[in-house]
Amino acid sequence: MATAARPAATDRARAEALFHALSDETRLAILDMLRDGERCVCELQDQLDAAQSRLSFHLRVLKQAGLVVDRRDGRWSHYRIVPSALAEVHDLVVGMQPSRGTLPVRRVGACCG
Amino acid sequence: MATAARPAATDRARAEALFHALSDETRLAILDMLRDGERCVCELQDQLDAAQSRLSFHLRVLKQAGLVVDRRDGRWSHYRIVPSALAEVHDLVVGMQPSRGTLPVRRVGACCG
DNA sequence: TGAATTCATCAACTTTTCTTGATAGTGTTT
DNA sequence: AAACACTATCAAGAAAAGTTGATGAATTCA
Repeated sequence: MATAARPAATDRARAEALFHALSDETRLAILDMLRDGERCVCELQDQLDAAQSRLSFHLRVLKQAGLVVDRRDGRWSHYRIVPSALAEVHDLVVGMQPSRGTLPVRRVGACCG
Repeated sequence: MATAARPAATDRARAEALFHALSDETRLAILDMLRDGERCVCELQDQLDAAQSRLSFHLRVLKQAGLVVDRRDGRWSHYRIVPSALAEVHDLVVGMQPSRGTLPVRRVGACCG
């Protein structure tokens, strides 16, 4: 079996965006709340004790990364997780593991030593 | 089967640190290079065309997150991936998926609507 | 219609992260 | 010992991200 392909530059940018969206306390807390179904912004606001514009900012980051989508219903916005985006992250991480059979320490013929 | 437990605050800080370490183009490129075994800094430097101190900075971020370890050999430092740290990220992502059986859209008795 | 509610967006500011160039430490070679 | 090679660290500046308070758009309700 061949070694997994190297990520293209565009994939890496995608990975960067996804990981960045996940690299914030507030956003992780939001995603955690969304785990058991969608929530409207006001609920998130109450439970996370976050200022409205701050929450809106973080929701936008998550949305732009594709990790959540919103649904407008009257004056409420409901956000929910996009499971396939998390699956994408999952696959990225799996693909980052050292190739099977790779020796941890240096092969011969290295640049140095 | 019970719903997965909520992440403790400390876990979330850990998640934040891991995701942050992964949220940078240069660091992703480094990890990619390390996929087939350890490399010394000079190799990374050549291949990534990055200034030495810049590389050192990013290696430190990765190291502090526990994603890589270094091994000093004479005047060379060799870095390699810590697979268990990636496994940790993997598990975090798995745990972020909506609970099985969760309806995507809002349950009754919500705050609004 | 007019007031109130929910939320997104904006500008100004603060904080964090990244980059760069310089310096210093450690080990090697002559 | 002196010169050199490899890398980490530091300080200063640049860039990016996050926070805050204000404003405005859309919707609902009286």
